[in-house]
Amino acid sequence: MSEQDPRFDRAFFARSTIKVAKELLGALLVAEDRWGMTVGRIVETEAYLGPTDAASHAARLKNVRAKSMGWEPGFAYVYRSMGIHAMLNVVAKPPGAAGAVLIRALAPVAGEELMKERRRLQERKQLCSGPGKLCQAMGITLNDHGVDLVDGERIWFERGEPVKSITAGPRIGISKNAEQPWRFFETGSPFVSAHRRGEVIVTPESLEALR
DNA sequence: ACCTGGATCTTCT
DNA sequence: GAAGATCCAGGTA
Repeated sequence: MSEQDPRFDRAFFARSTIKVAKELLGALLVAEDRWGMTVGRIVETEAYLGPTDAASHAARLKNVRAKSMGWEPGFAYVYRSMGIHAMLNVVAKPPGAAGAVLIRALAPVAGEELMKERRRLQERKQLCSGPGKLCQAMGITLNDHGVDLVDGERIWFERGEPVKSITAGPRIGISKNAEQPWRFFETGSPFVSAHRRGEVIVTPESLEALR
């Protein structure tokens, strides 16, 4: 990885899903289409592991497991939740494993007017403070399922100012394997989607415990 | 074929 | 705080 290239390379995503989930905090998510460009700073992610993680689609959905197991790291896994909302994941896993990182919230950086139009909202904090919201704000749909986020020209990640402090807590809206603290967000950010009991600031010591 | 359960968001009260 | 919108994949038959 060179210092010059703002984009993350394939190897960045070919590592532990949990590590990637934490290190994506502070990075920029960029989406471009004919309407313009939108950019957000990632402030919240969740890690979903392979078949051993009961909350993961990899454990429940046969097609998805087959696909995401075969996918190279750095590709987009987009699915529809609750019939309405699109969810953006990036495949992130060591070779031979399964896993993906759900992008849950962004702080708007550029293209705010376009975001406001798409969201039909003016409040900055509401534009991307949730996985469904940010997909709507950036124009990400099921059509983006399977696109390459490393070499693609539609959606990609760039390095950003690293976050100063990470808080970890239980993932949102799941019932199975809910006790795992695999949701990560920038401590104190006003753009995160929600708060739950059991959130703890990640210290260097507890960081080790998370793998 | 039919039923069910969601990795959600908005709009009420 | 509660419920409705809305759809897909998996399981069961």
